[in-house]
Amino acid sequence: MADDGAPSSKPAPAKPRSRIQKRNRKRILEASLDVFSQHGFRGATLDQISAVAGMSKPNMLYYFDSKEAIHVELLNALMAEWLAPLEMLDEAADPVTALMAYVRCKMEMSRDMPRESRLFAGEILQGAPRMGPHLEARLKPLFESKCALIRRWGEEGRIARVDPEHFLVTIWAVTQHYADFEAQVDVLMPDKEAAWARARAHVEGMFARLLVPEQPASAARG
Amino acid sequence: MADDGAPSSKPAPAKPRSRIQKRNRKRILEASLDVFSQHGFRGATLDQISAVAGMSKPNMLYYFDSKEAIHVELLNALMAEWLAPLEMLDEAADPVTALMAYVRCKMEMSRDMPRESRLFAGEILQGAPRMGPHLEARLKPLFESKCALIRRWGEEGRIARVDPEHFLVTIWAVTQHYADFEAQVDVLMPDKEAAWARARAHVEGMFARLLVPEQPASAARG
DNA sequence: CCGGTTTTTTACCATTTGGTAAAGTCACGA
DNA sequence: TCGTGACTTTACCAAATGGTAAAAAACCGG
Repeated sequence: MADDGAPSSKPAPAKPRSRIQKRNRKRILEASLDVFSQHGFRGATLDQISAVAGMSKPNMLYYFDSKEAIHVELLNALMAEWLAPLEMLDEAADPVTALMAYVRCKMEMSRDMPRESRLFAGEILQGAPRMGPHLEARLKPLFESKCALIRRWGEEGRIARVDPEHFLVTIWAVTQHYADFEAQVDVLMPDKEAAWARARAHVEGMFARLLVPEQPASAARG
Repeated sequence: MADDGAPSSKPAPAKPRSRIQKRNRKRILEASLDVFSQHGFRGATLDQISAVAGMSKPNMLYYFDSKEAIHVELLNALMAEWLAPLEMLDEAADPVTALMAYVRCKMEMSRDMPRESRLFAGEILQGAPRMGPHLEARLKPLFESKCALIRRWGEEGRIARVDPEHFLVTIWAVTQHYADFEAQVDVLMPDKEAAWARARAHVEGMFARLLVPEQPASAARG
């Protein structure tokens, strides 16, 4: 019943300490991110990961109990990173500004952390077998609270009335698409530089347009 | 050297004929769709597939030369199915109506063919290793032609001015998200029935709003 | 430099996996 | 009814895979 501050391990719950441990665990997680994000859990092999990490397979298993342990650790770290921007959606801020900042942040994350995005996408695509509980326990409450906030903003007329749940989901869909479907986007728009610039403009323009309250007066109805 | 009636592949491109062949190939492809869409190519196993198909593994390999051959056949069929709705975007139709019909169609496909959507998503997620050429040869020309069409519509003022490339990509992102991230959506909105209805309303409303030209009169001119 | 601890390597397993060989079994026309 | 070719099963295999044991090497405070 006593809390152990560590992920989970039978004997020693202690987090890694030595410098070497930190360095090597990081290297392993880096390599794992590469491989897991590209092949999924079952498709990835320890040999591949160890090759990318420049480390022997048994040595990797000295730092992590199993393939699954590596994957779990990756997903745990990822979940925190992934939720952070949403947590920053604040009551105090100007609604449109806050939401647009969120959109911009998600776009930047897609550009700067495509592997993380793909790791997450792959896990969900496969039915979230290892992340279902996390989604339920951490994402869902946050999601509901932020949806309530957005709904309130809509009722107060500070943003256009949108379906908060599906509006948020749409932000995720659009922004993460540029990371998750990068292979396709690259084929269709080979000039990456230009494509990104236009993607940003298009996405921000689109959500801005959706958020600005229609008309202070009546007019459009139906 | 003469063609043997068997379903072997190298020499004779002949399609399967016998009734049994058709039935069993279909059963295999059905099962493969289940398994490949859930685990990706490398993560799926022939044993799994054969179990789902209710057929012995060697018997499956009587109908398909290899695991890869099954996957390729699936992807080929999928690509055609996937391109069809886009191909129907017609010059003749009313632009807004046509585009909204496309959006609606894609939403229905996400609901009715989630496995296909996920198979596609998984392949792209992994860098399109087996579909890159197809994307280049079939999707890209279609994409470019339809983008040109949309751009023309924008220039003629028949729809709002949008970035055609990213507008199309956005449609894909949003609609396919409901299939590909179903596991997540289900957690966040457990009432599937209601979630789908609201998803449809939100998505159609959103794109409708984006498409309607700003002001019927002049105003926007650039 | 020493002795214990941490880290890394070498040599292995047991199981799983994609795939094959060959011996049946079935369907059906002559 | 029988023969022939299409279909199916049984029995395998070599390679790959996740993981272990234990020896060897590197590290480090004293």
